[in-house]
Amino acid sequence: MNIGEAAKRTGLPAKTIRYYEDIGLVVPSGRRENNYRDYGEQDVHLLQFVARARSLGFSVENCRELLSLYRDQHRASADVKALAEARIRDIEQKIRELEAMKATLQDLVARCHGDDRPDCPILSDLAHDTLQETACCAGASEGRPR
Amino acid sequence: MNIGEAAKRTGLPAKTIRYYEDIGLVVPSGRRENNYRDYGEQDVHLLQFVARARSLGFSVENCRELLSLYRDQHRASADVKALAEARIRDIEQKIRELEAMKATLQDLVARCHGDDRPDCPILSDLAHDTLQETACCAGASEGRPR
DNA sequence: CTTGACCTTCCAGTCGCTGGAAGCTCCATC
DNA sequence: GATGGAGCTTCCAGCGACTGGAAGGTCAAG
Repeated sequence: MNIGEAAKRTGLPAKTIRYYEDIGLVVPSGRRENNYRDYGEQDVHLLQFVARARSLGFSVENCRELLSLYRDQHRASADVKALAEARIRDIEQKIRELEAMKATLQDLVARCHGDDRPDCPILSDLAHDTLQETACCAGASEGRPR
Repeated sequence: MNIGEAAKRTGLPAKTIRYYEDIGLVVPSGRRENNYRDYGEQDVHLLQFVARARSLGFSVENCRELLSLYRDQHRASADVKALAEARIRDIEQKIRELEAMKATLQDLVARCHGDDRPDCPILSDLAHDTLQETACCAGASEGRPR
């Protein structure tokens, strides 16, 4: 099948599919006599595999590893599990960072009257608080005037 | 002061400070006779402002807006509040996506025995589940064989 | 006078695509 | 057979927010 059909079947843009070929992630079996890429069921299958892994936040390099484990009949499932667990740890870390940002912003927003007066605790905070080297912004509630 | 000192004071790499000048975000007052950038207290202050806003996840373009609001004596605090609230919504969206990924991965990990046998539910899932067009991967618990 | 730290500029690379230009192929319609 | 439009090809450039490195100028200490 042509790349357009493969795109429809996988939900990936044709551009992305070509890109995956460029970087050697999923390479279609061959070309037709008109030089069009030719995708078989197996290619579509692998592209779907990648699409799903990407949607779970695995990097392209992770996907390469996962694909190679997938193709390896003798892989140990522990290797795959380790990748997934590392990914979970990344996600948890990211969530913690975002929660910290959110808490700070919510605090700032709560203290801002948000009308047409120029006085604004949010700007005051950004201007005066020096940032701690923790997850993001530990205290953030002391917006004292300079 | 030299860029190195400004870097120390703001916690930003000198490279980044030069970059911010390049894109016109924070431009130091002038140069010394030896062509070195010269940063004053106010410059450091603005760089700290940007550093803090960035640490709260505001984009560089957001920072540009925040700086211009900060410099505008007649701004309405509502404008700032709106930016912060939009940022909170972005963060919440991102957190939801990450939570969905995490849940799916945790489910997969739980079902993977993780030993040296090749059989692996994680790979099976990646290989066979087609992804829903929702937040990320709605069901993800039905790894049925094709 | 040399060494080494610090500063300058400029260019390239990161990651994962995405857009666009220029040109070829295919199929349907006139 | 000509024409038009969709779909395919390649290649190059750009996104955001830096980061690394090369090549060279400047400064202070020994």
